[in-house]
Amino acid sequence: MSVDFIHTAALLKALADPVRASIMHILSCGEVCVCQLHQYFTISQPTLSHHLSILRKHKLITTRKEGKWSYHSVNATTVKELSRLLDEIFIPGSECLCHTIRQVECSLPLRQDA
Amino acid sequence: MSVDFIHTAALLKALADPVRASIMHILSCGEVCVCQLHQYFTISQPTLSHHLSILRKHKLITTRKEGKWSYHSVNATTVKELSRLLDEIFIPGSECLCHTIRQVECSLPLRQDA
DNA sequence: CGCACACATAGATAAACGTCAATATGAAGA
DNA sequence: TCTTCATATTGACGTTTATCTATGTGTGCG
Repeated sequence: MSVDFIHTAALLKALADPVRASIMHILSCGEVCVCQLHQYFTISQPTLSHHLSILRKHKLITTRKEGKWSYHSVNATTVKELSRLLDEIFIPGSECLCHTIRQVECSLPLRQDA
Repeated sequence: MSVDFIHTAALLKALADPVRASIMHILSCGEVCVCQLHQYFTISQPTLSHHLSILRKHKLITTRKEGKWSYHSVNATTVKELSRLLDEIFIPGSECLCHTIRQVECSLPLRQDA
């Protein structure tokens, strides 16, 4: 059970950190190199690198290397997928799990008015 | 820094769990009582109760008690706020942090084409 | 009252996470 | 080649998280 949302939860978790959410926000206007991100945050360089690697692992960002520098930018495809996954959670549909759930007997009938 | 996204990250983290995402999905069609949720998942009753309390703490759900039973439903206000917070991350705007970031000197000029 | 049921709370535990200092890698310049 | 700079990797450490068992709380029923 709850298998369907493992991927959704993993992607959300990748974003569910103040530093990583900030990074995504900063990158939303275009690519930025690590050294500039580093100067903005108060965290150490390895910590920032770690956060970037998590975002990269979940394909939320892509990295372009140019000489010594690394430029990071938002991966729009994954961002769109995230949006779709959120709709999957919140927008009720015919395939919703609730239909199975509601057939299970509880001791009281469920109200349908909510 | 990155203070602005602390609340956003906390709300995302509340949702960033397979069980909790599933609960939100099931609740999206209307209120359901705990005993029915419990029969769906393979986790223990205290664990489910714990997940529900996290969702409640972050106002993602509301609880209505009726006799011995607890009925849970989605708090649409918070879901809308979550959507707004995600837009705040991903939709570039004039107040974006990147404008401050980009003024910091890196050793190379930044490209604006990404 | 006394018991059973639905759910919450407390406490313990193992795994995951965020962070840092130290070190490695790899590219550019002297 | 040697050094410096930008970034990644490693390894350690304290905190948080998800889970369980055991227990508490409150409701309804006989």
